[in-house]
Amino acid sequence: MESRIERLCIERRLKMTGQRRIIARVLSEATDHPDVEELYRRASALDARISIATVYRTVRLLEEKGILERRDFGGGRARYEATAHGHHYHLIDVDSGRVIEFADPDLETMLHALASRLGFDLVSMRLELFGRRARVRDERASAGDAAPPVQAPR
Amino acid sequence: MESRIERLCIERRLKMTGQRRIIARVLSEATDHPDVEELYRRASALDARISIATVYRTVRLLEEKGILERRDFGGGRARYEATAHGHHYHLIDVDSGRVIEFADPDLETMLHALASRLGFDLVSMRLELFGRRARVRDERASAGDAAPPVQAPR
DNA sequence: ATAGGTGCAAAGCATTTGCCGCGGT
DNA sequence: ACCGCGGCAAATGCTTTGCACCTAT
Repeated sequence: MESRIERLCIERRLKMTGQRRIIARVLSEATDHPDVEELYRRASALDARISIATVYRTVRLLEEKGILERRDFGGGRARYEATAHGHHYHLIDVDSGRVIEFADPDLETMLHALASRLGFDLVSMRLELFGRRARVRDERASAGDAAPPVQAPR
Repeated sequence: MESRIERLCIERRLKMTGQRRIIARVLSEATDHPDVEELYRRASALDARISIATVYRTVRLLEEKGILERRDFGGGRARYEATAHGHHYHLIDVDSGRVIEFADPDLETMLHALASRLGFDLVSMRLELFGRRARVRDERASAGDAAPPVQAPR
């Protein structure tokens, strides 16, 4: 009954209002990386008396509390996902906008080594790969991550 | 007399106005990663009759032409640098805001391999490391392959 | 009871754009 | 001469905030 994220909120003693409960549920059920407007849409479908300002405020709060992570895949809007247990990275399909998650311990190691070679302790990083499906056999991308195609940085 | 970037503009047959010449010069002389406001400040110092809208338009044009690259180091404003010959990445010192550039062919290789393992051709990527100066014990005096052009804190 | 949350609309920021006179080529 | 450019201010698009009311604890 209680969503995973609601539980996390309670642990951190956040006041659980109706709106937050809804938003927590939407977030808990998301398997993609929705932006605020999309979260607002989904939350509104469950309970119409939520304003987008509240979504912004909630998402910000949860990020500060470490429950959510903000992503920037280009396109000017922040996108969110629940903090995962393992580190992972994102590859964005530039044609479909779809986001593929992947982990790679070797990469992790390499980046830490790299930073330390430069005289730094790695605090955090931002890594996004932009790719195009390698020629396989015509395969239509069906809206995995409801997002328009993305323009990759040069 | 003619700045490096002005030359590139001429090669691409861009109309060289007084404003563009100034902006091209500012960009040619920059060794850091200025944002638009900073570019505007520097350009204004050379010639006061430049508007910030022109800086935005020019920077955008030059990016489309492949002469400039847009970066996002967080903080909400885009930052720019002249397109370099070799690929390089950025490490941001979280305490000072300083940006350290570095190259790493192994990393390059690894990322391409990674994408292709996922079934994608790597089109581009975004990678920024955020680090804190390490408390050193075994100082391998001034990091091996790093190019240390640096920029002022925000 | 009361600290903090919410809705609404207005404000903020970085960036873009419409209009129109001006300046390269 | 022509087409594109630059200045200005207004418009955008995402996000934050001030204010007055409301609600979990």
